[in-house]
Amino acid sequence: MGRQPCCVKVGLKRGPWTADEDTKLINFILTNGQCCWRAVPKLAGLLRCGKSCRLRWTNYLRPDLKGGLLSEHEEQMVIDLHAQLGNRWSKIASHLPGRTDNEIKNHWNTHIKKKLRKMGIDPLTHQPLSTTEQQQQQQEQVSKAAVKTQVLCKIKEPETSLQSTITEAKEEEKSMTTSPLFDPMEVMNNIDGFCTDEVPLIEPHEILVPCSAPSNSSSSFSSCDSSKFLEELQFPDFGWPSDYNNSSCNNNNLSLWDDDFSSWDWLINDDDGDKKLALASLSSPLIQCPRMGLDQDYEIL
DNA sequence: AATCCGTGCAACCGCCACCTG
DNA sequence: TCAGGTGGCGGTTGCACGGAT
Repeated sequence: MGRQPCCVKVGLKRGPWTADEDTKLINFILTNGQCCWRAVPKLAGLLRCGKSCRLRWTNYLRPDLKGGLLSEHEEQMVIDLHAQLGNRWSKIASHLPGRTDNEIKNHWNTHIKKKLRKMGIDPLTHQPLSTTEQQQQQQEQVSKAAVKTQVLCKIKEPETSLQSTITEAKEEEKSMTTSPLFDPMEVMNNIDGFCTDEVPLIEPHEILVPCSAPSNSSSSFSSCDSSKFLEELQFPDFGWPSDYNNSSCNNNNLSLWDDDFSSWDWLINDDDGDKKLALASLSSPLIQCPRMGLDQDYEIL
């Protein structure tokens, strides 16, 4: 007897998510938390399978996602981790806060692979591409020792510089992973010179303003208009990541850390890319945002 | 202006591991 | 121990978009 599919597919919607569906899912998750994905669509009033809901949430709607392109440092981490772990994208993603396995996988396939090939590195083996050619040459031209020596000399150079780069990244990674507790803020401090010491205090009104429900909650924003919808939904000033359905945009205005809704912290970047941080805790009252489905308030730390 | 083509990414599919009864 | 259910993971696909012709 074959396994039952994860969902009854008849009558279920597929394809791109609409803003309306996103709203339902967000509200449901924020209200009820993540549990039993199979039941989520039914309870949230969605004609989707649970798997689809989980993917949409983890890859796109989760507020702690960074969005935008991977930084140089993140790319290097991905390359290094891929060298160690292979295509275990979820493991790789676990080392990069705010990034999803899908995001990293896509970035690897579309950017990093090409980049490495351009650099003469085999993305699969992380060895110089010319090494393979060299081996073939060695097999085919055993007798041409003199020529081979010349080839080896040419190949050795890039390999050395590459390996030193990888070694540096590995050292960096080691120092991060060997710390007893993985601290996302520590990572952020290491990324692009970002330092929490530079974080200005932000007044509550600068982060969140009292939210009112969108005038037309049933209005159906297209997938591409989701950012507008979310701006209206919660964050008139800062909004969700402005690339909320447009990953080519790098202006990340807001992201959250920690899947635990009871302790989410807000991380805010400004438009010029300089990371500025403001942390808010859900634990003490200052600002309300009922549209988030959280009747809790925020305090600027 | 129309068409073609390459690229990037969201979403889907199928498999696997783990859990539970 | 085993079968079924569920969540998670990695590979793949299909579509939207932008640039080239």
